[in-house]
Amino acid sequence: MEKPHNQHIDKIFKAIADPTRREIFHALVVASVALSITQISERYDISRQGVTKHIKTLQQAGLITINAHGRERYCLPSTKPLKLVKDWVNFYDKFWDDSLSRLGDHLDSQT
Amino acid sequence: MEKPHNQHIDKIFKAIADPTRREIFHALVVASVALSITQISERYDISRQGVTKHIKTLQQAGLITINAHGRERYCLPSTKPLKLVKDWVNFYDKFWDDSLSRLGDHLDSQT
DNA sequence: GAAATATGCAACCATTTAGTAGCATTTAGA
DNA sequence: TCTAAATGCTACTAAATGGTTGCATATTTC
Repeated sequence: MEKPHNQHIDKIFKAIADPTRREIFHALVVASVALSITQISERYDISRQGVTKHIKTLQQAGLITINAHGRERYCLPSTKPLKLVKDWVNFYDKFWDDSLSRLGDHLDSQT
Repeated sequence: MEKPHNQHIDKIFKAIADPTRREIFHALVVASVALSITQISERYDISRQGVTKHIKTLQQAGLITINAHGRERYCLPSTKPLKLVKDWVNFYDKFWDDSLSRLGDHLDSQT
């Protein structure tokens, strides 16, 4: 029913929906130094422009910030937006499967 | 790099990436009884077939199971797959933003 | 200053996606 | 039994997505 849904969380969920983006984000987090776009693209089979697009999506979700340094642009990850994902998931802790399956108890046949 | 990535978690992340699907899942979880596909579609502006597609995506992610009862098919949510999302998010607890921002400390200029 | 490097931007392409409508099938009910 | 309801299946469409290439621009470096 048309909840005025959160713009930001949509972008976060979208950003982490792609496995390549999750990989890039992961690589940035565990890296010991900031990585430039070229350095990131060297790690994957996709082109530099492909990486740039993913970076942009991650940036829009707030999952990375860009640190320009001369002609290079270093990507710094931010785990802060993941708090919203965590909150979203944690909401469902109250509903464990055993209780949910009782929702169908008034039905007799199953498939 | 070609990590042999987890098929299941990809489907889960994809399923929860869409705001409408998150709404449907949410509605199913908080509902006091199991809902049929028609009952679900009545709650949204999209068509029954549109809902059916979303249901299928959620089902493939393991986030709902179908409980057939006569000509009706009741949808039961399952929060179990969310454990994988939770684990994914929790991994990043070790990396708080304050520490991550130091990754760029060797750079002098910023934007 | 010239060449090489890092990047952005724009156009393009194939596939997927979210949504639709039409029709067939199964089940419930009068 | 005839009809209405719940659903599946099969196109179909428009838009988004993930990817590409080519070219322009800015910055280093020699």
